[in-house]
Amino acid sequence: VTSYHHGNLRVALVEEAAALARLRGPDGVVLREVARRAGVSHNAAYRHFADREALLAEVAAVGMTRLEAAMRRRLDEVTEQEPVARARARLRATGRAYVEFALAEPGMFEVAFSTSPSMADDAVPSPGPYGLLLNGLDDLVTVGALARTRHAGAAVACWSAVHGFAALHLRGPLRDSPADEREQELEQLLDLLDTGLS
Amino acid sequence: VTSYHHGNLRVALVEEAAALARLRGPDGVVLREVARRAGVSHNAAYRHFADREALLAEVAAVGMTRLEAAMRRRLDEVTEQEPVARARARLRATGRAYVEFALAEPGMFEVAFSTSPSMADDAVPSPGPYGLLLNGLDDLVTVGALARTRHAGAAVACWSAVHGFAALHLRGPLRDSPADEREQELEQLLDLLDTGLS
DNA sequence: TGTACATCAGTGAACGCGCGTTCACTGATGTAC
DNA sequence: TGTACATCAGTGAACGCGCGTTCACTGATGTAC
Repeated sequence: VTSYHHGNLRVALVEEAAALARLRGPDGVVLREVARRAGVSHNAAYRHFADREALLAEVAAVGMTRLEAAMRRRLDEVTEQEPVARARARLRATGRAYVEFALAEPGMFEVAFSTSPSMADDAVPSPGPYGLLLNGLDDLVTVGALARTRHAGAAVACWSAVHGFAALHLRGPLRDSPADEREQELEQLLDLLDTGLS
Repeated sequence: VTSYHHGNLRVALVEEAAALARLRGPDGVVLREVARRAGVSHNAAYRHFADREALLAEVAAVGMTRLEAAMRRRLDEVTEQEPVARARARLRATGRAYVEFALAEPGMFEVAFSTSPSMADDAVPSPGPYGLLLNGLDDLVTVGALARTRHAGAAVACWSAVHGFAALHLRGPLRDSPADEREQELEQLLDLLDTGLS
């Protein structure tokens, strides 16, 4: 399509912006560059987004969706049948997927959390990554492996642990730790959460 | 001192930069502004620092020192005498101090980790915040409350948990969660680590 | 004690950067009649 | 089916931003003799 009117520019812009996010992180999502890649003048974007911030927010949503998808993929790989073991395995898969996504897609991960909406604003979206974690903990409660009263605290604790692990290894002081060490430490982190919950 | 030569400019620049870091975070440490505040032309700084990055690194070190001091303060408040309970209480104090510092001094905390040296570069500094955590875990081992083999993994796990908690509440999706909720969740996080370790 | 001179620590003007955003515009589209 | 015109989606030039950094310089300091 080489007409004057692009026809699908909004979608194209988000796609190009996401590609940039993936490659270079939040600061890499440069409005002029996005437009360039979409083959359009640098301010055509203003027809579709109020400003750069609005575009970035859209990309953040894409990032969240991809993270969620990665988590779902891992969840589906759990074959364990015994209910308690299954619930625990699924929670573990959730955490592992979170960290692996962050390390495999650092740009996307950072963008997803750079402009991410405050949890206080809109309850739980769609359900999103956090929703999946809550589901996992629900299952643990259902199966009798977690006291209902500890549900909320457990959610924040688990999230903190995997998020921190990702942050320290992504840009933090542990960024140079070798892959095998990292893997071992991730296992131990998940172990600690697992035993800490029961 | 109003002479042509400042006499103590390097120190003054680091102080002003630290003040800016405290107020406005990493991006707030603007070379020209730092010089302005020190009452000096904007490129006098180049006599003392190779570039902005070098100045920022110095400020990051200051931040680490302050974090460490905050942790030590909390450690000294632990009065428990029974060895096992004492070791556990001290570890908990360490974690709590980490999070409280991050939330009380977001700018400093962010700067400290924005340019922080990779752990791989120089073993353990001075001993620094991470060193204090390692000490705490050492004590737990000494006292028989933690298997020596789990020491390394426990360190990364604890650090991840408190770091993630701080990150999520600082700029992340939990940034708007009310103080009392936050406090409860922090307690539960520390509980989880405590039980997870033993 | 004085003087010459190397060295150090500051100054002020200038550059280039690439961006986000705004302005006034023009080409394309679709609907009313 | 044709035409008029409002509306929509794009264009291209321009602005201002404030910075980090470099350049050639000048004022102050201290040491050798």
